[in-house]
Amino acid sequence: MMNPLQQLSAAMFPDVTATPEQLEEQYPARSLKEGARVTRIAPSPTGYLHLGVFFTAMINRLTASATDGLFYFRLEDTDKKREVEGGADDILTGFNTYGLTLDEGFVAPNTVVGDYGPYQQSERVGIYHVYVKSLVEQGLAYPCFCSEEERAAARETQEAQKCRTGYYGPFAKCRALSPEEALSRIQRGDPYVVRLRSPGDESRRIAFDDLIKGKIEMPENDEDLVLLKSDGVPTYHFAHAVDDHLMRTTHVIRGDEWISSVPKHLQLFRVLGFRAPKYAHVSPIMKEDNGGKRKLSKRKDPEAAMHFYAEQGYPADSVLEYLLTIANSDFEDWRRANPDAPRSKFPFNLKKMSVSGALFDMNKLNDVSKNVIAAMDADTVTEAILAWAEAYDKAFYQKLNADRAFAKGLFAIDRGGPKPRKDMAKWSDAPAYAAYFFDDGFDSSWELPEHLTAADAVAVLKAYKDAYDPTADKQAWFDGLKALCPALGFCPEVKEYKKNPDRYKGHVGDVSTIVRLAVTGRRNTPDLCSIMQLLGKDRVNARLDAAIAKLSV
RNA sequence: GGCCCGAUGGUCAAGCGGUUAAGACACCGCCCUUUCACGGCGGAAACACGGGUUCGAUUCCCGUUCGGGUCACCA
Repeated sequence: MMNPLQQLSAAMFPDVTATPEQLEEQYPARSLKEGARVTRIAPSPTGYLHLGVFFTAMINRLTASATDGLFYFRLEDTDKKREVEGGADDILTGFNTYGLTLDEGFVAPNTVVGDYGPYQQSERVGIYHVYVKSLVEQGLAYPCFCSEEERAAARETQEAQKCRTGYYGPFAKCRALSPEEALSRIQRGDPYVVRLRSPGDESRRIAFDDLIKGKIEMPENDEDLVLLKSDGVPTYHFAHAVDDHLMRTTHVIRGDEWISSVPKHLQLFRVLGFRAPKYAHVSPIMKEDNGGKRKLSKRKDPEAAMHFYAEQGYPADSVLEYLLTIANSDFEDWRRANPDAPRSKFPFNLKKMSVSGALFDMNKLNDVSKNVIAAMDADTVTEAILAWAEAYDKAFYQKLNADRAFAKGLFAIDRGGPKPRKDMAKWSDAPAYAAYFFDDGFDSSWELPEHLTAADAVAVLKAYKDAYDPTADKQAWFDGLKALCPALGFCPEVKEYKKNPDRYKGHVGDVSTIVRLAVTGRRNTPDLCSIMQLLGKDRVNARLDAAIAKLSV
């Protein structure tokens, strides 16, 4: 003979046949080595991949890897209203393109591995019901029939009486319903949610140790939070407890907006008879907003989306290295000491994470990225720029692709060696950097520095053109330039010129500036000799002629 | 408003009772140098405020202020 609670739970969950014990057996403790941490990222598919989610995922990955543990992906798709088509795939491909590997769950779009699934909450509804049924049987959960209007009204009276808002204690109306009453309302077809009968007492305090923030103390939860929404789908809180227990998560590392619900979560684990995981709450990456700080916003800040970095052409390594400097600030020192070591060798530690949110620093990202790019060889850079341009700058792609050897040649200038150039922070800097290598990108509107006259410049260019040896190496080229100086009234040695500036029209640097302007249209460029060799005799001569004509007008 | 958390140069940050309060980015100057970049050297720039505790507080405690988070059938 069933007691009233059993009758109630049976009526609420006619389809449930399994028991919590059976689920325990189905998802046994993982056999991992002592101290191995099992972490996870559990995003909801509400849009494109957000920097904050990526950052949190990276911290989880690092934590698992540092302990020979495991990192998995679970999809929290319990809110159909907010769900975005393809959202999960975008997150997964994002992880993949940044080399953030998943060990279990969704590891790529439409690819699931592991024995602790399903890894998608919408497919786990039956599992949640097993536990809710059990809770109802034990009197630890109950159906609540309060309408939205009733709850709103209750809220108003609470506010008027200046007491805490929420569904708790005396305000938890349906708590008082007998199992028989509840049963008859269910049989009548009244819609309901299932709430926890909270054993908490607001006047007691609960303490826990957050792995990042340290010891935190808060009042116990006494709210009868919703376990199952009226459509039978669980809330985040309940799904978190069930999933992370069954999937044997040891460390829950998530955004710190969750910190205030830890008392709820701890209570849930206790009521369910689960051992609670360790928590680590990651501070958000912030953005400066006229004087103040705020979380990076999907709507307002383009840099909040991982797409942004791909569009701008930041190498994945740059983003990863930058994020790591935010995560553990001693990463920079480590990197300086170990310039070529793989990131996985870095001793990452949750305890080294900042307690408060860091402002996103584009300057810093650019600096990190310049270093990353400076360390790449010409082939790598060329391939990366080609790939970037193909996706985001078709015209530039066609130019480069028309002559790949030429493209590689221009990106090879001054690359490698002990003093690499750091001109580019991202691939989208490349079109401007490379413009003058192409005739249609050459800007002929340049002007001479003020201390040089057009007539002198023309004389320089004519003399240079006559002496121009396309085969000269760097040293010979520069010596040739110096040799031209005396006859033109310029000083071949800068130091000498500085001693007696009145005796000359300028020095060899001015001569090279004139040639540089004629050939590139710019005052500042990488090594001119290399540029001219790459451009080739014909183009160089054509530009010299054009410059002479321009200055002779 | 209740409950949490935080506060060191413009930014990211070391620091754990006695320091000339590191370092990095950005900024400025100088040097190197045919330009630029790279590199080197130097500069400006900080412990939010008020009370305690202590021989001594950036460090510990309490308030204030400011900033952030959270108070849903969203995650």
